[in-house]
Amino acid sequence: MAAKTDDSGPVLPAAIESAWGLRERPPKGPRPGMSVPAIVDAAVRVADADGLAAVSMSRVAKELGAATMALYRYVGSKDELLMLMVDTGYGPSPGPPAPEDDWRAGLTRWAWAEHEVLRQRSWLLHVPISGPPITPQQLGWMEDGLRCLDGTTLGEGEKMSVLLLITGYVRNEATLTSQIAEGSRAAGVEPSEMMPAYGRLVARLIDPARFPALHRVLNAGVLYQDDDPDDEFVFGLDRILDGVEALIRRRAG
Amino acid sequence: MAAKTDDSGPVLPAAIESAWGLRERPPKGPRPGMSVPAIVDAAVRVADADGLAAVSMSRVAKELGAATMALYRYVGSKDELLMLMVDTGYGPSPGPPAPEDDWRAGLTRWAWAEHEVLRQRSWLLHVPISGPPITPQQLGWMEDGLRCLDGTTLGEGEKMSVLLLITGYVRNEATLTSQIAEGSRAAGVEPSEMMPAYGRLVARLIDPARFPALHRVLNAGVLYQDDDPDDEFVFGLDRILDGVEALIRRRAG
DNA sequence: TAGTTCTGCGTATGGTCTACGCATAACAGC
DNA sequence: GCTGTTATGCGTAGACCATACGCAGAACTA
Repeated sequence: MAAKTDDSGPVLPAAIESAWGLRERPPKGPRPGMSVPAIVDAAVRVADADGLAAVSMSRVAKELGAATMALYRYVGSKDELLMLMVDTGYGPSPGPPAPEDDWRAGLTRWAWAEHEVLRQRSWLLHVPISGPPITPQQLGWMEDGLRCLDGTTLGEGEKMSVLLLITGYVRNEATLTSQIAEGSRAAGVEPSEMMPAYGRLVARLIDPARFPALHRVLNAGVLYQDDDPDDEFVFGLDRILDGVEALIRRRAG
Repeated sequence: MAAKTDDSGPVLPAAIESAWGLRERPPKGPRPGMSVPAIVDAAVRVADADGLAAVSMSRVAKELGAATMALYRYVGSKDELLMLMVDTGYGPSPGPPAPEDDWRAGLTRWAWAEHEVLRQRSWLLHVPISGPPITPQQLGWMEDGLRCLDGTTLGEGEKMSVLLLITGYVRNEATLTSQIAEGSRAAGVEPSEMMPAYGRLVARLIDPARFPALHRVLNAGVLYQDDDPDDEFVFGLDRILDGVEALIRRRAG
C-alpha cells in the first residue's frame, strides 16, 4: 500500500548493521588488520576476567596488541562496543522448546537458560542497556521465548508482556545474587557469611518500635540463614508462572 | 543468650552512620561550613536537572559554591554520596497500608508509590546499587511493604520474597519505560513515535523464516502502537499478584 | 596563651573517552 | 605502470573524571 519508506527508521549503528550481515567492505584502501568480532571477543575476555569496569578502550586494545585509537576504525564508540558485547555475551539462545514441553516447562527452561548465562557473566548486568533489543542473538532469545507460548490462547501483545515480565525477573534476581557475591568479595567476607552479617547489621540499626514488621522478620531468622539462591529463584519464578497460568485459564475459559 | 558481638558486622560508611543519627560531631576544630544533607540535596538537584551522568564531585561542589575537595570532608567517596542520594531520592515511604485495605490493595498502592518515584526521578535507576538496603528510608519502604502482608498466612521469608519480587518488577518496568523516553530524546524522535519506529526497524531486520513467532507479533501490530505504559504496568503487576494470591490460598487452605 | 584537632582546599597523579590529522597501504582507471 | 582515491593505523592532545596528600588557619580545651 504505502510507498517505500524503509529509510525512515532510526539510524542503526554501523557495527550493528554488519552484525546482521548488511554492509559489505569497500574494496579500496589497505586491508583491515582487525575485525569487529575479534575486538568484541577481546572485550568479552577482559570482562570475563576482570569485570566490566576493566573494559576500557585502551585495555581492549592492549589485549589485541593494537593501539587504542585503532579500535575506533571498527566501532563508533564505546557504547557501541558494549552493545556488541552484550550480543555475544548472551550467546546463542537456548533453542525452541522441545515438542513435548508445555508452555510452562518451556518458559521455565527459557528462564533458567538466561539465569545460567547471567550467573556466569554477571558483568552483563552492569552494562547500561540503552534501548530495546536489536542485535541478532537478542532477537533470537525473544523468538525462542515467544515460541514457548505458541499453543496458548494469549494475544500477541500479552505474550510479549509475559516475556518481558520473566526476563525482568531473571535479571533482577541475578542482580541481587551477584551483588551479594561482589559485596562479599569487596568486604573480604565469606559469601555464606554475607546475609548473616547483613542481618546483624540491620538488627543493630533499627528500632523495633519504628520497624515492627522488619523486626519480626529478623526474629524469624530469615536474613541470618544463607539459603540456596536457586530456591529463591524458583520461588519467584513459580509465582510469576502461576500468575500467567491464571491468565491463560481465564482466556481459555 | 549470646554475648555482645555488636562490632562484628561490616563497617558502615561514616555518612550512613550519621544518617541513622549515630556519631556526633567532635567539639574541636572550625565549625563545618557545609553539611552532608546539604551536599546530598545539591547532588539530587543536579541529577534531577541533568541526569545522573552530570553528577560529578566538581559539579556538585560548584552547585554549592565550594571547592571540589571540600566535599571529601563529608563523604568518603562518590559511591557513598550516591548511596545517600538514593536514600533521599526515594524519599519517605508511602506509609503503612490503610486499615481497610487487604494485602492486595496495600501492595498495589505500595508498588504504585515506587513506580511514581521512579517515573519522576529516573536517574535512580542508573545508580549502580551495591548491596542490600541499609539506609533509613529504604528500610522504611521495606517496613511498609511487610505490613501489607501482616494479616496473611505467609511465612516471614515468603513475605520478604514477595516484596523482592514486586520491587524488582517495578524497577524493571520503570527501566524499560525510561529507556524509551531517553532513547527518543537522544534520537530526536517524538516519544510516541519510538515504539513504532522500533517495530519498523525490527521488521526490516528479521527474516520471517528464521523468526516466525516474532514476525507474527509484528504482523499483529503489537510493537507499532504506542500503548499506555500504565496499562503495561498493571498487566505485569496483576500477573504477579495473581501468583501471590495463589500461594496465599494454598497456604491458607 | 599553648596545644590540639578539625576544616577548607590547592596541587598533582593517573585514569577515562575520543576529536583530529597525518603517513601509508591498497585498489580503480587510464 | 602511473595516478588519484579511499581506507587504515595510530600518535597527539584535549577535556573530563575521582581522589591522595599536605598545608594554612580556625576553633576549641587546658
